[in-house]
Amino acid sequence: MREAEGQRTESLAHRVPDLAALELLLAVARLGSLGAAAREVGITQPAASSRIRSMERQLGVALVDRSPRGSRLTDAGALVTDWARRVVEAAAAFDAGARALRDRRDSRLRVAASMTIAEYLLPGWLLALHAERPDTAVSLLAGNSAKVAELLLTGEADLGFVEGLTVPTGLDSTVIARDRLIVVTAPAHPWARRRRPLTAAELAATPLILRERGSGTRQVLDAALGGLARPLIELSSTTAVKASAVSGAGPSVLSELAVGEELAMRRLVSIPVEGVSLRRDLRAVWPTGHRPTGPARELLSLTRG
Amino acid sequence: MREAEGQRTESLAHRVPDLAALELLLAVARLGSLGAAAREVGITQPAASSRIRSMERQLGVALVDRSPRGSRLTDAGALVTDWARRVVEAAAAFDAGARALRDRRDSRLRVAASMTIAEYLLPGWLLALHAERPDTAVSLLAGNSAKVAELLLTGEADLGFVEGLTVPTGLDSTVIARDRLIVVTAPAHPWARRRRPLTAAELAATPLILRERGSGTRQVLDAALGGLARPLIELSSTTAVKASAVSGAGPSVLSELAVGEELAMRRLVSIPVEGVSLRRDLRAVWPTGHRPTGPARELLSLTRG
DNA sequence: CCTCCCTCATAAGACCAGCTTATGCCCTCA
DNA sequence: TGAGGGCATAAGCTGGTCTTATGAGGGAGG
Repeated sequence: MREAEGQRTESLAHRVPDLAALELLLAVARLGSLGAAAREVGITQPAASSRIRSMERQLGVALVDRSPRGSRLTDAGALVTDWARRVVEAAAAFDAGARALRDRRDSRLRVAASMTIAEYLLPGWLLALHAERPDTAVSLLAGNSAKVAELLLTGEADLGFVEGLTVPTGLDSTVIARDRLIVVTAPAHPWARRRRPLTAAELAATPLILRERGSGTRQVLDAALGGLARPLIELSSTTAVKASAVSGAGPSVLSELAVGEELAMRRLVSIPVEGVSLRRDLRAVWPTGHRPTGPARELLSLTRG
Repeated sequence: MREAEGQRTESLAHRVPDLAALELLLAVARLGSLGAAAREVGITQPAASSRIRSMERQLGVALVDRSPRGSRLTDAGALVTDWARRVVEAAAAFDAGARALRDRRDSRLRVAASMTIAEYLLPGWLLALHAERPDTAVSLLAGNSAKVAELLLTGEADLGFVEGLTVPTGLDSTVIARDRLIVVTAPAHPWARRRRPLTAAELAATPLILRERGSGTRQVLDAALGGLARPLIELSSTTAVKASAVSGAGPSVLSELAVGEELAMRRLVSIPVEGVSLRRDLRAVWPTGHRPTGPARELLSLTRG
């Protein structure tokens, strides 16, 4: 446990301006004027002025140079704005996902996806789709491969995404991306200082932090090792596995999709392995013969570039 | 222009719960109880109950299953929580960065960094450092290579990070990472459908969206092409270049650090190039002879794993 | 079997942050 | 020199969110 919460003199929310303020800051950066930014986000100029000022007070940093002919970001302001942009983008992904969960029934496009794909890839696709076809309502149903297949075959979903080794019967598919499982440990783990790649035998012999049997990730790992992965702990969500690995409980094997952030922030390090293929295909699936059309086709094309 | 703002029936902030609510949700997920989560984030149980409930109303999705012996996330709730975690992590990075900008003077560790590094890598390092040494106050000064060198040589900074081709004189350095410049276009650009890599000659012959002359990125590109990159537009910030490329104005060459998000979300696609080396080293630097010690050494070790 | 403790929900009232409207000042440009 | 765009300040309202106080449901142990 013990995850994103690192430091907390007084929770994040008290130290980070709220989304509205961050969006306002982005608008100021883009438009070069408090008043214009205010108009864009739908508030009055004094409100914008006060909001930016209180943000500067909160952060203890001057963000914009005000002048009688407009406002420009200070150097620090430019940096803060770039960091703010990332928060806003994460929020936009959150929104796109949440929207799809809500729009349940009457949507033009009903998508069924495995958890990993729904979690890591779908929000981005939805944002891209929305950018091109703003009025396409999408609904999302998440489940394992079997559930995805069922939803497609009963006509409750139009397009599916799965990450297993096999394509459920009755479905056609196309590979949209490849995923790779990687061995990770906390930076303090001895493996992090190895000079030679891990061998398959070593990996198979070492107890690992794993998802429960039956998960897509576990299947691929078991297949690659010959059905032999030893669990140190079995947990029921990718998040729990990551948290456990980050806390140093032991090595784990996870999708590279799942640990991108942790690797970038060095909360985990990737351990090279030789002699095992830990790749797996991510596939879009649909009922045999019912080639995707309309919005489904549109979404599908976005997933491949 | 026209960037992260895609859809807006009513700005993001009205559709995405605020950070306090997202943190509360993460706490509920981790602890399995509204009351316990409330205690952790420092509010009362009824406040937590009401906050979660209004979040569910706002999103139109049931997030937790309440029972007399605790609360567990629903399936949708687990997904929402994972998306929320990303927002909170971005906010944590924002906070770590902003904190360093504020702590100006009396810090134990004063870091000077080039813009690209300060923007994309430093917040992560600061979070990692904070996790290991919670009471190390860090201050950040951002500028170009020359500025970083000056700050180090005048003793106003303890450790620097630069991304140029050369190391400023008077400084020792170590390579901490490699960065690669990549050619990107909007997905709709003809290059996105090429089957063969771009040649150096083609790249040199095509007008590109670029940073202004003198920027680190531009220097590397000019050097790789033999001083010949043709500008289609010249912009003064990486952000502006990205926005322009995303909007389809033309191809651009950018650090892979800068476009990770855009590639993942398929707002941009990477075009392979052959015959040019667009790699560059990211280096930590310090005054010749003054090998980093104490907190500086600590931070340095984090940047390499 | 009853009681205690844990869970969550509801109600009523206080508080504070942020908005709007109404001004005023500064600067630039025609 | 006046018009217009830029920003700041002040006063007042509103709404969301907190707290305290209380109730109701379920499991465990005496």
